[in-house]
Amino acid sequence: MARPREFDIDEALEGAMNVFWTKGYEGASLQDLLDAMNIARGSLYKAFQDKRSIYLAALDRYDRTEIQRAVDVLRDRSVGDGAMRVRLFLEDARAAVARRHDRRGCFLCNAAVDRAPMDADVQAKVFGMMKRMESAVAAALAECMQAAQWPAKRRAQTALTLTNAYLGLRVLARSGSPAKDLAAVISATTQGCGLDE
Amino acid sequence: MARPREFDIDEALEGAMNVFWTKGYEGASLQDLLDAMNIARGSLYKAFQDKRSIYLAALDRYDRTEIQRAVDVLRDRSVGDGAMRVRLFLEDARAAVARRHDRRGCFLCNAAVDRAPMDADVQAKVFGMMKRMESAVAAALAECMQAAQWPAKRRAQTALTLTNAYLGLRVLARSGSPAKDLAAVISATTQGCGLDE
DNA sequence: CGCAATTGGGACCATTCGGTTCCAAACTGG
DNA sequence: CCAGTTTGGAACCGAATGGTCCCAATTGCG
Repeated sequence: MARPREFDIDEALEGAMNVFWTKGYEGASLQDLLDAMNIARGSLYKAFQDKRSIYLAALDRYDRTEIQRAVDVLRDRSVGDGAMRVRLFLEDARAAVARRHDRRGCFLCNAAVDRAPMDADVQAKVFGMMKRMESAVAAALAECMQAAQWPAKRRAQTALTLTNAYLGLRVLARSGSPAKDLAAVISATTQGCGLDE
Repeated sequence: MARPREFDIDEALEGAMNVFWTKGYEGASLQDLLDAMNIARGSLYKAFQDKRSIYLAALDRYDRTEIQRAVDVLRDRSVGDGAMRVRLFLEDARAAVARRHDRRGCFLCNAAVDRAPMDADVQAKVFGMMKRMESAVAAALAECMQAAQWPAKRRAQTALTLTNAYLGLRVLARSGSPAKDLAAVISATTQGCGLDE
């Protein structure tokens, strides 16, 4: 019917996600977003409503891409047994730091700290993602040499502990802890959970 | 020599700390700070230099008060054995939520996420506080029925795991997790670390 | 081809931001 | 009691904020 959009909306969203991921909500100015999205003010406010809804869309995108990747690893039997998959899941936080000094941390975790307290929609999305991760960890534990024979309750508790540890790791990463410190936390955590024997 | 200050500087700092604690750095406007500190713009810029240095001073105050309190509990033999003190240390995160729906989380942890990545001074303070907490946890473990006889390395690892779990807990609290979820994480963590037998 | 629609982008908006300046009022030391 | 200094507070600052509007350019449809 009319002139088609010139930019890829998901590509633009990826740019926005990276800005929010790095700078947080308040720290990201409209100008920052426009630069990263490579579009003009007018186009932005036609494709989205306002800054907040871009943020929400960026969170959704993070869910669809990054969180989904983590969940996939945790559920992928071809990767190894459950313990291996959990280790890999945590390892990802360390690898991001080691690879490229990536100090963005986890967007989910950042959002939990800087927006969830004052935005119910953000909180709901954050909860959803956390629950999804926790379920995936639990699923991995159920397919793990050591944990498979534990009572269900202990597995559930361990899934909770591991998900919680993941959050802590991402906070450490964002605050600038070196990769080796993260490695220490990871091995301490998996050993503590009895996943290394 | 001259007219004395009319406001208590530490009292004002307490107000500023609460604002930053709740809203984060970028989320706290000068006006928010002035309201909470009950002083005028001019007075503020005479007592401090700028917004950033108020934030740094607020972080220091958090260290001197809240962190110190946590460290004191962890080191206070009259509270109970090490395991008990660690449990109380984690329990504090849950209690804050249960008591008054306090969703501020931990200022240290918030700062780690929202300022440490872009401010080296904040990062240094954050690291310092984390290390202090970790040492205190380690000290508690050394005076704990179960952990005292562990090899030193395992105790160090456990201290790391517990400090990391604390960060995760505070993220959960700030994101709005109910107190009972926090309780589940706490008991799962202490049990996982072998502190409950 | 030409109409209708929708784009991208610049101009523009009020508001708020962090920060400075100025000055009468208030206090202290001599 | 007065000289000298520092206060608190209002007025003011330019810059940047998030958001709107308008219009030429571009496209699909009839």
